[in-house]
Amino acid sequence: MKVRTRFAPSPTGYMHIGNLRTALYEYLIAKAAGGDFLLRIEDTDQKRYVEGATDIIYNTLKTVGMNWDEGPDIGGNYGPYVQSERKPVYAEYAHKLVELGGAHYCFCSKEEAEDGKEEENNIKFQDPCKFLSKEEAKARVDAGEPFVVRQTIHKKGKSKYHDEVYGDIEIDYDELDEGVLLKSDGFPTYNFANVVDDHLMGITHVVRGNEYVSSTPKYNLIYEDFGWEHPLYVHVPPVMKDAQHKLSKRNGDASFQDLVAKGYLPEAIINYIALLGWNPGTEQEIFSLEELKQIFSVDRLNRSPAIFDSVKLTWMNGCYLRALTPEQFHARALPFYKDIPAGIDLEALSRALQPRIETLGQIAGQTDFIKQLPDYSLELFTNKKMKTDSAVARQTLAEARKVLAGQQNWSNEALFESLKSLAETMGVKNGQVLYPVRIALSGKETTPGGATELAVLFGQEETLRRIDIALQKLS
RNA sequence: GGUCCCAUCGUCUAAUGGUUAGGACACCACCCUUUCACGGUGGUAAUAUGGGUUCGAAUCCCGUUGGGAUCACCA
Repeated sequence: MKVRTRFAPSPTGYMHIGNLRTALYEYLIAKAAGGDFLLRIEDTDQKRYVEGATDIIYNTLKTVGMNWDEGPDIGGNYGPYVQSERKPVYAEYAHKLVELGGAHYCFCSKEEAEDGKEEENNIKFQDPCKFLSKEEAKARVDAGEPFVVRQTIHKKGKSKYHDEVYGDIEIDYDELDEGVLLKSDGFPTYNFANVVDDHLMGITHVVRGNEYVSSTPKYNLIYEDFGWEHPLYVHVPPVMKDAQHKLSKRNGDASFQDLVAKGYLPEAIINYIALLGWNPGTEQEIFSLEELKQIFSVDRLNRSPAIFDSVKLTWMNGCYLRALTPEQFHARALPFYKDIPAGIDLEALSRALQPRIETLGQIAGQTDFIKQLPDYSLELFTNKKMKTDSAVARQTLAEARKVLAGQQNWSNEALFESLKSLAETMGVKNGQVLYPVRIALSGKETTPGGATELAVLFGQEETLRRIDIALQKLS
């Protein structure tokens, strides 16, 4: 049978990292088996619907290259793929389930249901409507009385199912509550829509967060009552912010689009989250989506939660940045160049930046000295390893200024040769000339490139101007 | 609280009864070097805890502790 998985987000806003990872696993499970990956929008809660949220979902999936085979925008043989458009389907199946004995009509108000349970004594809501005769219930429904369809847990003893990650799960039927399947507004709850849609759409592997492990027996009961076969379950542990808290947008944690805005590459993000809770069994860590499709398997999925480590993501992003060709890097960097004065060779700047940054967002901090020389302290001229201090700098900078003023060939190599021979004639170390020049040009301790690279970037005029400023400060 | 689940370096993880408990990030040191990086080499660092089973346990079993999930007309 062809493997079919689905990503079924509800359009409530941002694409969370945990969500994206679930989608990735769903995608990989399908693609590793040559199967289909579908997209279904679960918008049965009208109160939570956020305008534009579906576009974020589409865009994110497209950006990372997780293309779906069926979905709201491209259709398919099992549509519609938006739950709000499937309302009649759920109603039909809900009534059918009542007839089959797997559910019953309930006329209690929300408040009555709330009052009916006692949390301290762990007493669940006992629905009086459950004992109504079928005829009476039907009559009240037909009379137009508001109702919900509530699941009937009609079994006793232990329910068992197998999870691909957690193994065999056993839960007593008594623990299961008789949840609402069809709301009074006619929309289904997740508990029902999910089962109906997954069955109707031929989903073979249900992949979702492990918060569903204990409610899965309820869904299985629905499958059973309909006489359907239930899918394979792949419950995955959550992605955590720290040991106690899940990663969530509500806590201000970064979403996918936040990370992209900070200068993380989509392919690096995907690579990183693939490894949060899954490993290939080898020591390889860098994987393209294509490679993941080849080697992904559910049996290497982990059972315990994984803490999202942005430091490691940053490192991995740096790996991706360095693996780019200079042209590719430049193209990616371009949107992050803000406040760079005209006349600066951006391609040269990109070449200098590529090995030095781990996220494109670091560009701003690396290049801020270009537009304006910061007001730096003379202490910067002191560097033990380079054997320089303000006194050395005053001498070498004065001589360097003369050399640079007369310099014809303003290329990196020529400049380096000139300054190197200056150091020789002065009888000082290379660094004693070059280090002060670099400080004079940047006013910063760390810069994207050495003295001559910065000089090339600035050109002769600006280089001399900045050295003059330094000499003035030093005098 | 009931039920379910989880537990290896700070973090992500490998080791499915026999390893000096391996790798990666981070950190530290050294090398390279016109800064800072990149790169290279090396180092610090873990089986939560108590009992079993076994010739032998990170691995199997039980208890303890710690953590998470769930108990919505949200998904």
